[in-house]
Amino acid sequence: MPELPEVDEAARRAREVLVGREIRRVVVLHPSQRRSLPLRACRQLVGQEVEGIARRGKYQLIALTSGSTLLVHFRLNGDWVHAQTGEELPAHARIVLEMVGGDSLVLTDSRALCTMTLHAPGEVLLADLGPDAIEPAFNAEWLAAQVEKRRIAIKVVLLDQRVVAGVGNIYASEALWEARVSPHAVASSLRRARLERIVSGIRSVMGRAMQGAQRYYGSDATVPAEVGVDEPQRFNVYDREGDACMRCGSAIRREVQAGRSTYWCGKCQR
DNA sequence: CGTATCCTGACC
DNA sequence: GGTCAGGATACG
Repeated sequence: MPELPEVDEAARRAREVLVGREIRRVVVLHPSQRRSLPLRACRQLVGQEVEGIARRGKYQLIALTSGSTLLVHFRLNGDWVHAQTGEELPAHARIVLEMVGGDSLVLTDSRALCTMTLHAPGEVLLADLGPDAIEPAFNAEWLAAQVEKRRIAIKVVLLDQRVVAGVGNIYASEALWEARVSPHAVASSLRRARLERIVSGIRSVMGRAMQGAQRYYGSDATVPAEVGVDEPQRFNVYDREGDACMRCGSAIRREVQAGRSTYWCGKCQR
């Protein structure tokens, strides 16, 4: 599940392929992807050069020389794959950005729910998006102001991209475990000390997932063969219903909040 | 505020 | 062969 750390890493790979290069052709392979990227937009993309790629939350903003922006969201399963000239397209290839030179950056997405939209120069994008989860602007002061009037569960608040950009369902559970705060705690009732812990929890969870070198943690965790285990220890609570809490040994619980699975330890998260 | 919707792979 | 997850958005 691409959240901020995974999107950041993907944007880095996309940068290496696209920046300074000209788009030769755009091919949409799945009909549902045309909703966000119609033929008209594909035509406008041809001949444009990529100036740079920025990330805000889980969005990637591909800046083009014309001043327009290609806005990409991976949703649940999106990823970039660099396909060489003449090479067979990867599984679940949905949109192909073919560059002058012949190689392509391919959007892969098994569920075809990704969005890729083209925006005119000067158009204000993502105006409602909150501060990035890993930026200093996301801090306890900001969070306190956001939770003030919200009498809903803190976990649901953390998934609101207007409050903090880049936190998804997995890392919201993980961060609250780190902070020892119950996902069911009413947001407006949380006081400063606990908000500080939540902010730290989000930062540390995101930070750990972003360290690409040794991924023992994160939604795309891999373990080097020499470690000698089959499965990486991915998460502390997520997807661990019934397993022992890594901190206190109590059984991890699961419940659905706002339509999404929440995992937590009922003993050490209050 | 909650719920349906998009979509398909993974699971029973 | 049916159910379900899940981010963002559109609804009631």
